[in-house]
Amino acid sequence: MDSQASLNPTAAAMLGLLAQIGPVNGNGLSQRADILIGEYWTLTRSQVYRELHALEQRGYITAGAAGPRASRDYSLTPAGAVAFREWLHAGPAHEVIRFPMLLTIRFAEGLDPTRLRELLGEFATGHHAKLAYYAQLESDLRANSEDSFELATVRFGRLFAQAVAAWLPAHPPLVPPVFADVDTTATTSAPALQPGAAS
Amino acid sequence: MDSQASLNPTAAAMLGLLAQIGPVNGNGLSQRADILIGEYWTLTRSQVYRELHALEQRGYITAGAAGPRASRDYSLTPAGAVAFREWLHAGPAHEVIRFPMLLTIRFAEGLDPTRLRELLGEFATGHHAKLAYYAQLESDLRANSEDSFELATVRFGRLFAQAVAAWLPAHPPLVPPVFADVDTTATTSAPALQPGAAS
DNA sequence: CTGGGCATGTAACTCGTTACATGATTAG
DNA sequence: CTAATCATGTAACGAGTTACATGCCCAG
Repeated sequence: MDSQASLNPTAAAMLGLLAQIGPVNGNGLSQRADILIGEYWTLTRSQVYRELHALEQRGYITAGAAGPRASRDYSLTPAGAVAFREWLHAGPAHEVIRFPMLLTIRFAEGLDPTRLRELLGEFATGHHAKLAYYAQLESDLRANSEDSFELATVRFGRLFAQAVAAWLPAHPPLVPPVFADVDTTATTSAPALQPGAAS
Repeated sequence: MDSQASLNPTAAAMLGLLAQIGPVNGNGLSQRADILIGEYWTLTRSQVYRELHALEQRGYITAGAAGPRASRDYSLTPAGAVAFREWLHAGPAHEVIRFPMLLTIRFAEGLDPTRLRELLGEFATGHHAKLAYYAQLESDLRANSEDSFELATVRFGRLFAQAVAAWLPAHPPLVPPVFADVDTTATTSAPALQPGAAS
């Protein structure tokens, strides 16, 4: 009937995960999603439940018997697998970029400079932690390397975090001195980002 | 009454823009937003209208007389300026990161390799164009440099695009040969325009 | 056997998108 | 003067978030 409408990325991600991790209930799926794709695709528990219902109605997944609570383990149907492969083949949707930090910077003219430094400091701290995390994850993956696609996504995360780290200290008037000389290529491995035309 | 609830980033951006570009109607604000902050914050026309109404009710903006059509030019009130400054001071919201391309990559195991190369090729083309655009914009800004905060946001965009460009060719099995040796630091020159998108 | 926390699911609301309606403006 | 197109705004829907409800399970 209305099985026409194509998948949204969130639903597709859920199908992809179900394909890889087998029968699981809503809560479990949500947790696994956080771990497995959370770095580039957020997914709240409520969304998961809603999509599970929708996907079941479309026949893309089926639920087993009820477990404790009203919980049920879902698994992919053949139709679901087809729909998922179609989504994959169609290619990724357009990027939607939203960096709240950049909004703040853009209007920072109206912001007390001290406060601005504080905010940038917090941001920098968080980002250096994230960078370290990615670098670690990446070298772990390289060691046990089984999934080269997962590695590609982690590499992306690391490079992105590195770009942010390179951005932070290089805008002198904005940056708190304590961060101004942090080694941005830090964190174990990580070849330096090419400096490009940066100044 | 409920003027307590604090601003969301979209509403705040609109106040910030109104402060800088003075009285303007919904359509005009939408267009200016695309140009001024569109690189890191998207905003559809419909959102603009809804938020304008909401902001007016909260007393953060006022509308002048009706112009052609039901259009009215809005401007910031003192209360609006205060609310905006509070939002600025509170600091940016948490990042929400969503890269559809990485979802596709993550599950690309189930994707025909030829198709994967095609998709990556399109993506690469779009990104190199974007990189060139940022680089151009950045050097223009440096020349006429008046707003150092705007420059900071553009620099961020350029570094980010550069990181993506660095990521693309370095995952050999994924990348189409024709892009494998593109100079990723090339900023001023760029391949054709047009991000050929599929959704 | 009880009460506090956690696992699981639901409901209600806000935000974002898509599709539409209609008054102005201009080309011919 | 009419029709095509643009400018401006609205309505309806889909996706994302926040707050809540309640059964399960374990410490004491």
